[in-house]
Amino acid sequence: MIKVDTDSFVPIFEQIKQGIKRDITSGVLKPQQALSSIRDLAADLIVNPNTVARAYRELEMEGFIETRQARGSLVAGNSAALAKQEREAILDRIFNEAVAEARRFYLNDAEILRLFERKLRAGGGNVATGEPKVKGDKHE
Amino acid sequence: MIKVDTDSFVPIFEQIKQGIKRDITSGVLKPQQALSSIRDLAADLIVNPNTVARAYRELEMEGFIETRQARGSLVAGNSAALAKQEREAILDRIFNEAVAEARRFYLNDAEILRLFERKLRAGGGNVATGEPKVKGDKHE
Amino acid sequence: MIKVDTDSFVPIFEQIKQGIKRDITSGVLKPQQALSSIRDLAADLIVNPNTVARAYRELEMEGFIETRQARGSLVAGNSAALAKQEREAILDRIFNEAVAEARRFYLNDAEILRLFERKLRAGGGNVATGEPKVKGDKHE
Amino acid sequence: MIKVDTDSFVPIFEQIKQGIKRDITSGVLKPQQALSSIRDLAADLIVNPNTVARAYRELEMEGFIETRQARGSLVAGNSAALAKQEREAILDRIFNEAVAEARRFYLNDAEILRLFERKLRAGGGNVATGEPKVKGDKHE
DNA sequence: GTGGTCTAGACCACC
DNA sequence: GTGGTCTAGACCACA
Repeated sequence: MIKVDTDSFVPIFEQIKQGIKRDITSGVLKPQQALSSIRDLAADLIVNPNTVARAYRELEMEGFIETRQARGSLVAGNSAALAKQEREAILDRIFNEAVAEARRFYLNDAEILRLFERKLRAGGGNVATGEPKVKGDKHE
Repeated sequence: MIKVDTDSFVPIFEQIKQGIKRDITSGVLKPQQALSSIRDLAADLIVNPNTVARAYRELEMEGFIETRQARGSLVAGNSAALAKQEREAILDRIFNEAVAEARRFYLNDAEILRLFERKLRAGGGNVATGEPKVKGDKHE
Repeated sequence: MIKVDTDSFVPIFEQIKQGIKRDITSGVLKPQQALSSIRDLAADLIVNPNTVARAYRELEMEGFIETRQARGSLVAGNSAALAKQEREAILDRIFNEAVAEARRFYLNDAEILRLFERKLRAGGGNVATGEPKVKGDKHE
Repeated sequence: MIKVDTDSFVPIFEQIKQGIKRDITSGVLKPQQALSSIRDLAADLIVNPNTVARAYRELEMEGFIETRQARGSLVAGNSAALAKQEREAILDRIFNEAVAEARRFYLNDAEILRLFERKLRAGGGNVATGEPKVKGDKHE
């Protein structure tokens, strides 16, 4: 389920791209599986169809999806390799950022690990909950 | 040392704000310490002075810095309280995001922790290195 | 043998029209000769029958073919005159484009001729080979 | 000088892309040279700015141009390599098509060469003149 | 002034 | 119904 945050600096079309990429990389969307039609997804997200169209177009250019005239779009058959790459890139990036941020505060590795572990056990990042964004605090 | 990424979706003035906030919260900049002049920082970052001016203006509105005519800007005396808040908010957010992202890939807590630990030991988050951003693949 | 390129900007029905015109002008299809049935050709090209039907309809309007109820379509008896026209138009156009394109790169006539000759001897234009189209780099 | 043909099957944004690529590959536009602003070019071509913007955006994604916020776009510094590739790809494609078309009419190599040579000497493809498009005869 | 994104709404090609 | 392109016009971020 893709969520659009209009307060984010990240353009809507990019959020949609990332959302679909994530669903592909995480296996929610499987190769050859049909995607929502542009119009449907636009209606879902309460967003202009052109915006979704741009996301789809760029995803196709990057090889994640295929689209056939008048028959909609589907996950690319060879998306598996890309998915693996993407998945590693995402995890690498996000973990790296977390460590970098913590190091900036002069925490040593043990402290960082302890904090992270506590967060993890506390159920942090629960997908069901989502991350409660603070309005007006646009970090990404 | 602030770094500006012109390929990021985050506006430059916001990147500068975050950079200065980080330096304050991490203690690199201490209360009453003078900040670079607007034009110096602009020259440093190869950025328009207006952009730096906007960052400073907003930081002042948020209480992080103070600006005195002819004396330039300096870190607010009462920045300590803000810094603590900010520091916790940043760590909470970034760790939460990391966990959330990992959970999206259906990793269980043990796996997440193992990956994070490996990253940490591998020297992850080295600010000097950074991640070479690929244009058109912007994540924040 | 008609080939359909779904990545081309040229609509499929137009590609089919051009393919049949080419077969008529080149003599592969002779006056009064029967064409494939709409549904056969559609099955062959893995294309919607409506698309083939449209190509046939327009070819009939342009006088290249005739359609008789229940007897299917056949090459028009008077297609010879049209074929000659068409053939010259095609050659003129394609050679003109080739020369124009080469001139745009400031090649002089001798160089152009040399390049063309090399291509010719190298077996250029082998229809079987074709040029592997790259999606998103569509030239026609 | 880019020309837009609204009767072509090739989308306007693609015609603009090709026109700029051609100017880069032919040396009319040199590395680091500034391009027309989106709005100016749009006014020139009597086309919507969004259409030009899309052309520029894709050219940037392909590495032909660079664009800096609020400072316009310029030919990429490393466009030379791309230009060479592109130039060869264009010539290869166009010559190949010409030969293929001629072969379809069962002309042998000598005949093809003779026709091509005649066209060349007759001043075919004169860039100054342009190619007189036949209205409604959409071939590309 | 620049480019970037988004919306709203139209028309087309194809199934 | 599908996606694709285009227009018109708005607003924002940045120089």
